[in-house]
Amino acid sequence: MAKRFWLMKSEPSSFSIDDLRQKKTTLWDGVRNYQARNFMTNEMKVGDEALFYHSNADPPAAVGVMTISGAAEPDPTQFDSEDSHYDPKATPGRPIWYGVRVKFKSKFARPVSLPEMRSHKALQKMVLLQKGSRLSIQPVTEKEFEIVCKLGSKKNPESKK
DNA sequence: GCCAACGTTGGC
DNA sequence: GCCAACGTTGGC
Repeated sequence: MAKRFWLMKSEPSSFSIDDLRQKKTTLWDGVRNYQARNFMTNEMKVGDEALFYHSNADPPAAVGVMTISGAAEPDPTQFDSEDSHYDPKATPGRPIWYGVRVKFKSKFARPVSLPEMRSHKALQKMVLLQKGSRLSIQPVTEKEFEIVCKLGSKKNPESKK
């Protein structure tokens, strides 16, 4: 099956691209939305690539790329009553929430901000840009993925003016 | 099954 | 800090 592309959000105040770069790999935990979970359990494959997106940041932006390195597994934070993601309805025998393992691939030379993506003609259909879209894990097309990566690899996007 | 109330996300 | 949009819960 062909490689697919994703966008995954994290608030940099809790986990940033630099944290991932340092750790190299992490379990993408804390997802508590069924649609986002289903992407991880049903659709993601090891080897897929994802844009790392900083939400609630200034500015919100795509900041790098990671690789899906491990299939979905139960998210341990759902069982931990001390954790803010604790879910009392979940048990180890019947987990509700899952996470995939991700591996750092690259950090962009510069962030590709939300307004920049919004102003880009070829990115208009990105799930991220749709009104009211809050999905923390979402598919992106290969083309969208490539465009964002290309924008992120340029040091001086404004110089072409 | 409907829908009001509530909690959360996330841009601004 | 505000608030629009969304998802979930629970009464009926």
